[in-house]
Amino acid sequence: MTETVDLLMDAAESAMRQRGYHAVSFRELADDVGIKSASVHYYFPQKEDLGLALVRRYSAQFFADLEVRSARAVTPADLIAAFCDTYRQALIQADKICLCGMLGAETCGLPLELSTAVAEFFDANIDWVSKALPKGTKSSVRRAKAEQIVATLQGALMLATSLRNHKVFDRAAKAMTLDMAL
Amino acid sequence: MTETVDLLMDAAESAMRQRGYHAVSFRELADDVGIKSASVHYYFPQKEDLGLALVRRYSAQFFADLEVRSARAVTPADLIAAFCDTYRQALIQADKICLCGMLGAETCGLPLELSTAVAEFFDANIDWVSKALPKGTKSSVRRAKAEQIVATLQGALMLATSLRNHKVFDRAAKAMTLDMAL
DNA sequence: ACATATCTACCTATTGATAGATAGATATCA
DNA sequence: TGATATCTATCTATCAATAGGTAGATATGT
Repeated sequence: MTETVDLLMDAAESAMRQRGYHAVSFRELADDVGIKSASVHYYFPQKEDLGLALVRRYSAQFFADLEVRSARAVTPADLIAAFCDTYRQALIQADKICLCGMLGAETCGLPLELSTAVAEFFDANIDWVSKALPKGTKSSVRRAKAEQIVATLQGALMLATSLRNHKVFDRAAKAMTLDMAL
Repeated sequence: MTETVDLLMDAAESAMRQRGYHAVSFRELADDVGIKSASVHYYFPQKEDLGLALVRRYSAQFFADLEVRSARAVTPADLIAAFCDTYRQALIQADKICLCGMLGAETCGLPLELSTAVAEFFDANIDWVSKALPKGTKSSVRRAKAEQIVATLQGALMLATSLRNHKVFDRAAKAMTLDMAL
């Protein structure tokens, strides 16, 4: 039996990934779960608390998925492919962009602690990719390439959602990996 | 003397590019311009009308800028560089992401006509880049590469804003063009 | 006199948030 | 064991603030 708090977070993540932080209300989430909006404040005193919990859960889940997908990868090409697949899963399974992609766009309108948590997700993304790239490459180049990869995947999620065509993501990701020639 | 409607659109574009569609109110825009919120409805009966006007103006301005920047470009490399520069300007001059990048992320929470206008901006972006790429390349490959380029630039705007570091955009764009080897 | 632009005043709906109550489970201790 | 106390999860009711939007008066300039 799923706990109320989990149902609330599921509803909130789904809504925020579709419409953004400011377009999600406590009442809507309460209705989704079948409780009153005041009860949502029992779990998340303020909206920012909910946002933080969501980003932390999302980030943990993302890196857990990434570990699974990259477990048997050894070459840089395989590791980057695993990273792209983890992003792809976010789009295909949920038909939504990345939670942090949405909140990252809204950065300037978010409470500071929340936008910081989102930035940390991206830092961790870039770090992971940077370490996956060929060891011989200069670290500043690896960093730039990692930023390029994360940017491309985030942008591709947004673009595919706006154009309502998942293939846009697949083509952009494929074109990127072909260019990279790892 | 700048017209009220232009001041309103400037304030609205700035606010929406920072915080998103739903975090912008008529009252706030009215205050910025020094009129009452009811008067905003004189120019934009509904919020959707404002959003549409903003996207149309933004798109027109973007392609006008792009024409200027690409006027003397002939090689694919120069044309793509002009495209990247036009994106870069959006970030550097205004310290904000692209209006359509923000609204594209919020697609599922927007009135249909508005999300359609945003998608048309991206279609036009992809078309332009596709035509700028080397003529010899197969058109399906050009399309995929164009989607990759637009995705990378949009993602890089978001990433640089979230990480509060413009150099992230520059490095990602540079890494992309180096990979492309046009 | 007319069109343009802005105002005052208001409406209804919704927002995030709080106060205080309650029923039932759980822990503590004589 | 039984009484007392505390905790968990929810409720009802309400708040001040803000949202988008409207009607109708008023000013301004041709």
